[in-house]
Amino acid sequence: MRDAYDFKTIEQKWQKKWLSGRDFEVCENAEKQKYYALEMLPYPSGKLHMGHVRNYSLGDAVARYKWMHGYNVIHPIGWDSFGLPAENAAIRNNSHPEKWTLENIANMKAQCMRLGISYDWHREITTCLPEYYRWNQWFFLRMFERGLAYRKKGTVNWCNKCQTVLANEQVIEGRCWRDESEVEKRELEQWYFRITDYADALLQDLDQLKSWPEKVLIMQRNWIGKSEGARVRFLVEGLAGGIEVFTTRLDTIYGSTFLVVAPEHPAVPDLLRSHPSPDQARTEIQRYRSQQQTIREGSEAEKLGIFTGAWALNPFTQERIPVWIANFVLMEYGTGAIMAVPAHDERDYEFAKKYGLEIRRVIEPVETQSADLPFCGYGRLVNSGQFSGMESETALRKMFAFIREKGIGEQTATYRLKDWGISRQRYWGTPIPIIYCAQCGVVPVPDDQLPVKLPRVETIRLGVSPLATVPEFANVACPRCGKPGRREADTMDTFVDSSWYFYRYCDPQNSHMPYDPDKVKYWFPVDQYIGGVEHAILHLIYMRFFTKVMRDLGLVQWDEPVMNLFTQGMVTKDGAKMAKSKGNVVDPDHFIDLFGADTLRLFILFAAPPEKDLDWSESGVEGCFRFLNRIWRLFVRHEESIAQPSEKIDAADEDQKLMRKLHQTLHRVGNDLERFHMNTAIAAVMEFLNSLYDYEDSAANKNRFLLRDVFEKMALMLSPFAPHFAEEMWERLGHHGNISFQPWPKPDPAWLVEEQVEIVIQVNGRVRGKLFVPAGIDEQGCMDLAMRDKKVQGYLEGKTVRKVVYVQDRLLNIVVT
RNA sequence: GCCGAAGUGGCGGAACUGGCAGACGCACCGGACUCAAAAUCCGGCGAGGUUUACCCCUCGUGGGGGUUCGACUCCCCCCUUCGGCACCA
Repeated sequence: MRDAYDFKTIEQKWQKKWLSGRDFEVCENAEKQKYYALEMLPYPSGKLHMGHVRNYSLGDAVARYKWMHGYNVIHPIGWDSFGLPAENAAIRNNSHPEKWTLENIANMKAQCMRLGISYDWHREITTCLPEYYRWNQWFFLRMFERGLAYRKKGTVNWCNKCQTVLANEQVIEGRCWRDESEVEKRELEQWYFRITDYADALLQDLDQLKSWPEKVLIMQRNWIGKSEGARVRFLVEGLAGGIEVFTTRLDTIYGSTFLVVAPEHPAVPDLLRSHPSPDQARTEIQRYRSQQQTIREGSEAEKLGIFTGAWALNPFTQERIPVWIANFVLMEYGTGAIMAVPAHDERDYEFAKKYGLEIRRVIEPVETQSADLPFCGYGRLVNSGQFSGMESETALRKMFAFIREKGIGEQTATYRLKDWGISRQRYWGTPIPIIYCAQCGVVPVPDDQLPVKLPRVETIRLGVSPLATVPEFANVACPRCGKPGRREADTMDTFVDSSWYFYRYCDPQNSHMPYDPDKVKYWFPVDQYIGGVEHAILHLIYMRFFTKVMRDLGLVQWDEPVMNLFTQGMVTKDGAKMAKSKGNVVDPDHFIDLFGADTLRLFILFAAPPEKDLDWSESGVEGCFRFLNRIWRLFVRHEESIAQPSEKIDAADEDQKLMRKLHQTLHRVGNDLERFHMNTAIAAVMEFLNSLYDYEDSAANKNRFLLRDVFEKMALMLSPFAPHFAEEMWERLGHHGNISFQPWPKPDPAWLVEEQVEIVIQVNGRVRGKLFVPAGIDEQGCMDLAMRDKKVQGYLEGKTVRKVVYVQDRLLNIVVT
């Protein structure tokens, strides 16, 4: 068994070499074209799972492939190490989150090493360390100075299980993104980032992201949710200032027969003054407000409302219309008030029917004859005063002008996107660098006092912000007046950490600045970002926002940080997401022990196209192991005779055939890699190996010169997928130096040209024969050859040829009747 | 409800621009080697029909229609699955 494929020894050997040789550590080099290969930084949850393996195998294939094309590749990794699981684990084990986190990092780092990923370890970052998070605080202060970080009291999403506030992006269908428990609404004073200032920019610049998956662009577009329309003020009897509504259908305003405000609307107390029994009304409204979010939102919920007793004036018709309060109007969207047009809106229609309110048609459909209400499309205006007879499009333009002239409203857009609430009432996060002073108010911590270090809290209790329980931390002198002040006890959302980490990789040890701008300028933008599609909204919108803020602060010169995004599919088990709680987590270590990292990496890339979900099944892993073994056996058989370069030997027919196949394979593998088709790239190498075995069987005399070439190129082709294996072969072929820095083998075009091609002969579109013809033969020549074929003749007998379709080197279709 | 993606052998999947459907791998079946087994190497492997030796024919990419000499691929309708948004005014 001397020559068996000993993956354990091979993999350890090369991992050690790469590390001690600092092979993958890079620095700026103006001479060379840079390439930034980035994978989403992992949360150190304990162990790598198959999703990580997939992510890093993809990233490594890209990085190594680019190296081989001469790029100066930066390929970093780090740890997104603040967050709740660490804190929860610490509470459970009565220990400290830092201990849990750093142990996990050590563990997962060792696993990354065992996978042999080409990371530049000297750029490793750990976001829970003060050297990193001080820059979160620094960015926060810059944003505070610009009014982009602000404090306000408002309705927040509260997760009872996590005992903290969540951002809108972290609430999925009314449930916490982490533990899926129901989210409550609470009134709290919180810190926000003014991401809505960038709503338009975030939307517009999606057009720059040409190589992002369409799916992600659509999801972001939906999330930002721009609707264009107008704000219009309705006068209300006895209410100063009236009520402002937002509508996308100003063209329907003549049909607005009542007004509806949200139960939370600030005008509600005033509106109720003319109500006959205000107490009863208040009880009813309270009922709407306390309806849980998931019940209240959702079109299947019953629409409930009451008449306030107040009357408003439709500014176009000058009619008195009643003002209602109803559960289906949301305070968070638009102005929290709507002009109801029951004839042309389904919700308003349903509501009007239920409460017997007037339904007045003001739009006639142009194309259809249907007279059914509600009619929600655009059409021609009727019963609309001076605007009657116009089509919606024209009417809208004129009506926008009208409200502007009369000073009763303006054309605007409303966004679904809300400001990003970043306060978290938890311990394991970046302290917000703010001090509250009775005299000076909200005072930022001066830059020279950064970082505000996270104090040690021995026992974390839930229900209060843990930092408030540490007197040495909480009690602090006001930096402005020196009198006793109180530190902000909330910490930042962990998504702040991951919003700019890829800048820090460019200059990870800088203690004066978040990074040296020259270094960032060299490496940016990110050329290829790879990660799970689950971040399509959360992380990928926050990170875009951060870059835009940084641009406006003069810290970077571009609008977007990432040029190309690749979203990999999930790795599932029996169709379900792998999770510790489900007990269906598959441990990569097991497979590394059994077959080696190269086999595991090869398999996870081979098993499915990378963008598709992959349901994990071990059958097939062995196939990849067999594949490597098959190469190995053949290689060992010839090793001695090909270990040194030899004289060129004239190529026999078999040799030529193999040579052609080799270059075709090089061509395919290169193409597939460019398109992220790792699975077919690997399949192409497998196919080539089969041809090599055929050669082994058929060739009487093995061509040493050719075989050496073949094994060299196979090693090079395999190196992005199975780098240890490739390195070992490369070395045994007498080469020195990391194989990932060798030039990628380009196919020789001369070998890609076939002399003979097999073309298909069709009669009336059905395959009736195959023919070897000289490549590039013209239609007539091909037709002559085809006519000589007995079978084809049989099909043509007694028929008239109507038409001949000829596709060179592909097929000949004879149409007969 | 709206938007998007996908449906191909027993299984994972191939077929980029319309041109031999099922590459490659798994599983399975047969042969060689072996006392035997494993491993390995060679071969077979969509369904049906006819001969039953090759050959040949028909059907076949969720269902139905269309465009075309020719459709897994393009167009229309429907079904199913997955993902996103959702009383958004």
